[in-house]
Amino acid sequence: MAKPRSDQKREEIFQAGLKLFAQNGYSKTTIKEIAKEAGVSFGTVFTYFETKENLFRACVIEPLAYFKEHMLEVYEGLDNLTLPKLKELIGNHVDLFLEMEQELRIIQYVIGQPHRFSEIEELDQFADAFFLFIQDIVKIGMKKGFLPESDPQEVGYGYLAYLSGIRLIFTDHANVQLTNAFKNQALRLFGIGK
Amino acid sequence: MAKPRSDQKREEIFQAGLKLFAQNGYSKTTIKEIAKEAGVSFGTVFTYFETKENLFRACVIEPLAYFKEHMLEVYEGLDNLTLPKLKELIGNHVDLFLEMEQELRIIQYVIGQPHRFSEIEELDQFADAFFLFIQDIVKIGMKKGFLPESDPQEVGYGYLAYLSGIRLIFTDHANVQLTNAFKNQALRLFGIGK
Amino acid sequence: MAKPRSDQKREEIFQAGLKLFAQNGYSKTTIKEIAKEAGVSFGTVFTYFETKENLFRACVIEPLAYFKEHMLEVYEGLDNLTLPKLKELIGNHVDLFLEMEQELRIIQYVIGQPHRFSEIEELDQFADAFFLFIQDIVKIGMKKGFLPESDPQEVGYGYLAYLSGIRLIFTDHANVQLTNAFKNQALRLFGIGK
Amino acid sequence: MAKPRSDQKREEIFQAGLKLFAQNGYSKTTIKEIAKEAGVSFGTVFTYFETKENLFRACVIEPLAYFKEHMLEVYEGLDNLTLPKLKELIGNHVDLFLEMEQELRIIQYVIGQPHRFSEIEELDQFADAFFLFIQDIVKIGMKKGFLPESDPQEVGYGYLAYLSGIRLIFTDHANVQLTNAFKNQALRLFGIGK
DNA sequence: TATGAATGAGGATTCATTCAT
DNA sequence: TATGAATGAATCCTCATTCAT
Repeated sequence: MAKPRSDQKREEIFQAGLKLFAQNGYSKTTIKEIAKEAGVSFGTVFTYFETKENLFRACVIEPLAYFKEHMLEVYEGLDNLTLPKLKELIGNHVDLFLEMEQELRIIQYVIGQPHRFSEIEELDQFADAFFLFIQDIVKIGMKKGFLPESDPQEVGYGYLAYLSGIRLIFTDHANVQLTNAFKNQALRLFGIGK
Repeated sequence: MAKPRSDQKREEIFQAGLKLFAQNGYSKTTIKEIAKEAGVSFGTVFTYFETKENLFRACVIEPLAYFKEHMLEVYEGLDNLTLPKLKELIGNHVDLFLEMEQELRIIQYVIGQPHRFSEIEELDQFADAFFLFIQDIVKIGMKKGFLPESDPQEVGYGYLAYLSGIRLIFTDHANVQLTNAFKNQALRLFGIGK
Repeated sequence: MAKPRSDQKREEIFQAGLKLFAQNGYSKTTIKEIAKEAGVSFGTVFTYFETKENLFRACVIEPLAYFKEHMLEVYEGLDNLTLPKLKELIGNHVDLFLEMEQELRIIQYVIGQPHRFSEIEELDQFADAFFLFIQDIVKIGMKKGFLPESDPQEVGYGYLAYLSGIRLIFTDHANVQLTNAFKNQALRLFGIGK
Repeated sequence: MAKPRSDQKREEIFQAGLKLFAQNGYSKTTIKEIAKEAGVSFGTVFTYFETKENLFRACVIEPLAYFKEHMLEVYEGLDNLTLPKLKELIGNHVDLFLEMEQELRIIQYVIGQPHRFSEIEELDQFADAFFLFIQDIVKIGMKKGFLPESDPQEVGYGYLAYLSGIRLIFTDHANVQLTNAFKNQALRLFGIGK
């Protein structure tokens, strides 16, 4: 059986797609390049992904699952939220957005061309869920008194935009100083200082 | 909007390119489509823009000039900045980002693929200039006392990311409520409330 | 205007398609070969025929129109049919089948793979019409007394099969002797001798 | 039907090839489809037939052997031919042509593209032999007086064309009525009625 | 012997660009 | 200057064949 090798090859092709789609966009990326980057032959790409579009789709959808899991995660439930936990959560969000460079670049590519990619629907669903999640946090924070008076919707919109933007702007890999800057500014969107 | 232009055909082709490049990206947009959208014949596009790439370049660079002008603009100079004027400036920034949908979509397309487009340099220069501009504002605001203690760099980074993000996230045309939300959250990044 | 040239080019491509599809079948014929045979460049084929399939379709359908016209033609109407006129008609049929070598070869290719080509419907319609036409002739011939007692349906089936077969069997260009042989045998299917 | 064959897998692959080549032609038929139809794995096809072309060749040549045997067969020798025996022979011919649908479809595919398949030579040899066989029959029939004055060559050509045509025209399975029609018309080519 | 993953040559099609009118 | 036919490079995808298991 050649199956154990298969899974590895699929992953290599997937990673190559992730890298090149992120770097050059969908149309400019060729299967030939992906094959070369993955260290496989041209035809092998089609063994694992029926079409170029399917590979791209996978590069959008599969990271999204990981993303969902980590963005909406609060230890011990929302009801036990405290200010330190919120700060940690925000820190994790910023880290995640700065880490997942390629995946987010592809997602932005899709968002930027909503007419063109049907995957946009899954992205919208995620954005909606995240938006509600943030609103809940703001409400709880206000109720518990560790967040100032705020409009939960406004914070939700603003925070989502902000996170999206930090990945957009900086093309080089993030450094510690920058990361801290982003975390501090994120806190301000919730009305809290350092 | 951009430059005053005697030749109307050039402008129509330019606008068609702006629209379609924003909608579908560089590679997916064809000259034929642009010609159709502009209401000119196929070959005429090449009369006004030597190559497809040149047209795209124009769609990136020309709006940037307008953009620079309006983003870095403070009436009566930075030294006379006051809190109301800052609020107005921030309001203008948000409005501008929400208005210039197509232009910013193209710019984001370029930013998202820095290896691919040399225009990125001009964009970087603009980002740098804007970044410094915001830092200066923060410094003056703190000195004059209408801004709280802040790290000017952090505010600069955060604000730029934030503005970029608000254009990225919302694909439909902005409404008043959303606009206000974005403006209010922008103030928070400067450490000031409503 | 380049239109006058256009029509000629289209015809050249069409003829090249006719020849090569007839010679090698649909799949084995490449656009490259057609272009070469037509003396045009590769891309020009697509200027005149959107796809390879469209070109093939044209090679099936367009000759069929000519074919219909000449196969179902009786001067002065069926009611005035006489034995000499019938003999002439049969002679014309045989001539037509022997002349239209390429066109019929393509039609046979389609008939041989009815699941594959939707054009088969038009062919079936023609076959039906021709079948009825022959039956009418037999009925009139019997009524007028210049044809012996026959089953019109049987003659129709047999004659249609026969005509189809004479094109199938002989790959080289027909000679006079062969042509006469086929005409004489065709008469026998109607129950009449030389 | 063809040869007795010890290896059942070979036979299944062969039959699958026969069916699919007949249905879709050479190029459109894939090894994968043949494997699926035969119920074997992809690679197994190559165990029994070195190449796709070899399998196709087998699908042309092997039925031809059976065909030869049954088409040229006269019980008790040509010298003892009588009218009833001739009628029986013609009936057998028609039956055989109507029965061997797939095999004949492939053969017609080859005949239709003589430049493309070298197997055409074997087919030509068979056609020549059959042609002579029919001529001999006509000569004997005339000598013995049960056939009218005819040109043996003409009958040979016509009869061969006719048989070929009956297979070509009717795509659905033959019924009794149609079969009888074809047999009756075949007799007419020999100058004899029902 | 049976399998099916890997390979890459070959083909249809797209589309930027050229250029004759 | 405006047009759109002509060109062919570039790309996705198919599929026969090979070969390791």
